[in-house]
Amino acid sequence: MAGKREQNREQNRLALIGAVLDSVAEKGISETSVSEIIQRAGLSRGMIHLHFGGKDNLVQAAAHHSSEEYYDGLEALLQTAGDSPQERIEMIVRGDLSERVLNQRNVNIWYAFRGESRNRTAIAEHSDTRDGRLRGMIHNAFSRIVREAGTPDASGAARDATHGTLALLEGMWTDFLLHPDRFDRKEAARIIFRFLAAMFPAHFSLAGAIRPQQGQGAAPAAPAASDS
Amino acid sequence: MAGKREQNREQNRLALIGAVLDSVAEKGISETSVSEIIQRAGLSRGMIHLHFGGKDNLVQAAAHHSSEEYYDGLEALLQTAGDSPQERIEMIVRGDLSERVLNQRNVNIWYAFRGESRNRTAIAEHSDTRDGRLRGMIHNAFSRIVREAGTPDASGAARDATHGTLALLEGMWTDFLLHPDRFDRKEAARIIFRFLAAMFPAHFSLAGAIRPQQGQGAAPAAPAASDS
DNA sequence: TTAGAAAATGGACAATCGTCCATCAAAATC
DNA sequence: GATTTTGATGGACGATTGTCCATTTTCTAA
Repeated sequence: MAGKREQNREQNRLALIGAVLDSVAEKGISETSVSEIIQRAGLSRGMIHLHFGGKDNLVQAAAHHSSEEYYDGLEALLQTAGDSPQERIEMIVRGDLSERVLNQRNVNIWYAFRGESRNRTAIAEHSDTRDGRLRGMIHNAFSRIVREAGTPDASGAARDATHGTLALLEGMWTDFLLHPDRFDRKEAARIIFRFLAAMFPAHFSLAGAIRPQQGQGAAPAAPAASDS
Repeated sequence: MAGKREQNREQNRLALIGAVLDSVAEKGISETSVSEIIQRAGLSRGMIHLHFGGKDNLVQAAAHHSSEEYYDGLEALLQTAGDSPQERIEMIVRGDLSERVLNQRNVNIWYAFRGESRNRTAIAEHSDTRDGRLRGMIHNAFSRIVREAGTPDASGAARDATHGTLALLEGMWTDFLLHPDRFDRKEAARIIFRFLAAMFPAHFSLAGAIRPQQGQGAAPAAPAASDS
């Protein structure tokens, strides 16, 4: 077992990272000073230098941690999904729009880091990483759909669907950032599935319900109030 | 005539705003200090307090200026477009993705301010304003399209199309922010028009060309290399 | 129980931040 | 040309920034 010593050490490391994320979410990056961080963490001034070698490294570690958390959550969600590509995509979309992932805190953190990513190279990388992994997951699913459907321009269609879905999700996050009060998760999901249903009518319907083996295009406009 | 006095005054005001935007685009908000600003503007330290009463007000004015510039550009573009709603929407989409609007500098500025908008109330407002005006323009056009087409759920379709188009544009901007090198304007436009063609096959085609009075769905995949 | 090692503390430190004002320069008015 | 008015200057100022280290505290191993 890890000694009490190392255990405390790790605990303090995480306390610092958590303090940074809390501060960034509440006050923004520009007001996240060393004083603010150590006050939130309830630790002494020297801890930052001791554990991370400097504030910049700590902020970078916090960005990385936040990114991992986001992605791990999405992956966990994916494992509860079925094997069909439709199910996987629907799970990603709904997961990315769920309250657990898309909430005030995460959005604030995400956009704060994005805004600074121009300079801090390391922070930009964490955005890239997330982006890359997520893109891969979605693209895999669409590739399977396209292959099954025998679409003419297969690779192009899968790429466009991936690109479009990601762009729509990004746009919805921005929407949430700017209008957290009037944001409507169901509406956001509906619009994305409208896009997917238009591209793959045999696999998605407007209501967002999966239609595994049928080929109809039209669907009732009334959404079933089944999820949060 | 404005006296030489007032003329210089205004010129210096703009120089300060320009210096802020340059610095934000190049170095980011956190490195945009008073010293940095006055050095870029080639003016003296006291000017910021004299003209704006403080750094925060200057930054806010710069954000406002940038927003106005963006929007005026888009409006000017719109006036060169025809009256048909399809033309107006296509103009907005292509304009928003054009090099004049969507470029490294503007993206950096835009996302830097977004990242800090959580705290600086005034900066958040400028995002809201832009968003509101743009949304209104797009929604008007889609409302007309929906009315002409006699779509069943008219208001819902127009709202969804507006929301989806805006979200896609936002997503494309994010894409550009994260991957300025491999970003492809034509691909971005194609995906958005794919979405629009799916929703309104009588008004938009996949290639992005407007089809004013026809009702066909399929279109050649080869895009005409006509715009930047 | 003691000696050693490692972690944590908190203040000193130089550097930089944004604000403000006494002073100066120049345009406008008489 | 003399005087008033106003924009512009740049350094002084206190506050705050992040870094770092001498010291203390705490856990571990002998």
